[in-house]
Amino acid sequence: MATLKDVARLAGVSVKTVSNVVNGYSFVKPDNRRRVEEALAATGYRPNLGARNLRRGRTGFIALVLPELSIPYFAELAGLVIAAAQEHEWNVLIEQTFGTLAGERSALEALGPHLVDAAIVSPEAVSDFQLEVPAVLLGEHEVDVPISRVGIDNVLAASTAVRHLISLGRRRIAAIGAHPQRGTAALRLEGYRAALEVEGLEFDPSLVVPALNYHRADGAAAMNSLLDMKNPPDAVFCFNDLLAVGAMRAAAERFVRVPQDLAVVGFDNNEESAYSSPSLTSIAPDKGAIARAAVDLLHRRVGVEEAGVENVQTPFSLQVRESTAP
Amino acid sequence: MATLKDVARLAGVSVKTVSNVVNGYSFVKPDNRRRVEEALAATGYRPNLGARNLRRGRTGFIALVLPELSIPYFAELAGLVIAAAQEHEWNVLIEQTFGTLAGERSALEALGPHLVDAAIVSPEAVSDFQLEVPAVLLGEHEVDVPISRVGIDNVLAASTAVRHLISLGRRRIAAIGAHPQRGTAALRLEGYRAALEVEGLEFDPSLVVPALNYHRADGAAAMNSLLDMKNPPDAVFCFNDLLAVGAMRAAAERFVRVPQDLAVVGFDNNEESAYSSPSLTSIAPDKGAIARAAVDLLHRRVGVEEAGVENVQTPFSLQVRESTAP
DNA sequence: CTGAAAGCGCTAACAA
DNA sequence: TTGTTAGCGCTTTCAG
Repeated sequence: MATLKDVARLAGVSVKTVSNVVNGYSFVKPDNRRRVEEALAATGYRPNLGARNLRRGRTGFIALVLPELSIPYFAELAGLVIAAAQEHEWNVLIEQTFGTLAGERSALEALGPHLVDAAIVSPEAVSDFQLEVPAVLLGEHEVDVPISRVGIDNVLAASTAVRHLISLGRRRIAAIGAHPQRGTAALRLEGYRAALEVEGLEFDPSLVVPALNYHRADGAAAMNSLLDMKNPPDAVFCFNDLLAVGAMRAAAERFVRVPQDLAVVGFDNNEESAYSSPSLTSIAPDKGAIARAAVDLLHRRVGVEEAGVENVQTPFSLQVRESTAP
Repeated sequence: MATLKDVARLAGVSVKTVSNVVNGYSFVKPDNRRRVEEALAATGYRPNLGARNLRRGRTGFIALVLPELSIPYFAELAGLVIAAAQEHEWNVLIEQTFGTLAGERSALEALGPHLVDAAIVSPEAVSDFQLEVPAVLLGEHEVDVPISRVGIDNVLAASTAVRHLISLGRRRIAAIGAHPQRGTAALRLEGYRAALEVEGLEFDPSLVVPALNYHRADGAAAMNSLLDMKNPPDAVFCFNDLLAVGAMRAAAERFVRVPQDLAVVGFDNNEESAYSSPSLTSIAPDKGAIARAAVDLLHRRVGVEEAGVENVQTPFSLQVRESTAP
């Protein structure tokens, strides 16, 4: 591996000149520039990022802390974050927490200014933590730290979903995904209640089903408990698409027809939701906008003293599909 | 951020002693050790990985080069690679190529010994490339370079899938996913033909449908073309689950019943495949084994002169579900 | 067992 | 404009 010094020797100039050429700095005598460029090509020189960053006091990495890549929402988001980070010459380091307190703590603790320049965190359990680098939170999980956030208006999104169900003439609308610790769940539940209220429907606590996790199996279990009721719902709002897919699966196994007997709305608009049978109506956050907003915010913050808290709200839409066909 | 020197000053010893303690080296006088540990705790010292790696000549990262995180197979695999890498104190850097030649070239070119210690690559287009770090290929894409691989026996897996369909009494079995450039596709097609041959069925080229990409939309398009035939198939083997999901969706839209009218087998066993309606029978590679084998192989290779090519074959199974119910 | 000091490859004062 | 040089924080001979 050729170093700057090797190139300098070959070109017959000093390292500084080579460094200037490599970094596109100032004015270099054309003749020297040519010779340096030749030497660069001849040696196949490539800068040692570690050394450069050590010197510059930056690392060239940002961390993306998320529950699990096997959750489609996070996988899609991660792909977009990687793409957005590339614009700022950042590489992305993904840490999985599996949504547990221990997992989040250890992932967060591993992060320091010598490992990453900044971090994007999507917490589900931790409530207090410190990060020595600029960070931005995704989602609405409550934490005791003042910190910037990027996300959609969860209350509005949830109420949009539920009002859509009501507009279809549904009257017994269940909610799957309540969770005592998750801020996001609280907001979606709030939106659910707000929609019922606006439309003059009564809130029935027995129609709100908690979910410890937001995986497909949890959605199926919740749906089964709803279908066991003497008076089951005619619609269900699931707090994410995975729960919705599980719910639809459970319904199918019990010969409950979607959407005729039961309308279903999800949240996240996973790519798979357009291809399920029936396809799934879902709240579609603009994931690209989230990824870009988060990365850009960090890029603005890095190297700046003044912390300051910013809240960026990104757009969403309701994707209407077969699971709520009239 | 406290440095080794700060800790040494506080403890009243030299950096060497602190370094020894931090790295668990040799014997340190108990008294010194205690004082160093106190100083370590008091300053909250955390080693600067960049500096350490610069000195050690390693980076602490491995690259995972894959088409796209939004493809469930790669997302699941990435999660497992990250977990496996953690065992060796490696952080994982994910590069997306989108399966294009340009994307693969630029991702591969960005990789150097100062960025990563090794690389796991899942190529789809590139045929010749050089990497200055130990690397292992996932999948069966043909390249002109001698390089280690980890994966399942694609021919056997494909023929297992097709023989399963034949054992159900199906006789007109289509294949979706042929691709002129992809080695993996060639092997799966070979397995398909082998199964037909073993079972004494005739090979009908009109039942083999190519797919430029392996996304859900491609599967739907391919299925539509098959269903347009005067004599459509009674079963289809899709080269991945995404194609299968698309194919099932297209079938449903045309009121073709799965599995009664059409049995479907996929490949990859994505998590979503257990929850589709009907659920999807699929070849299930042991993704955890693939991830572990790849990471372990690299760990053995790194720092070793002699390259040597290893081929690791990981196990797979056939997950039988509703899409091929008798 | 521990200290001093060199140096990994690079950037940025400071001189020239 | 370009060269010289001092470190970034760490590990590692080499003495002691």
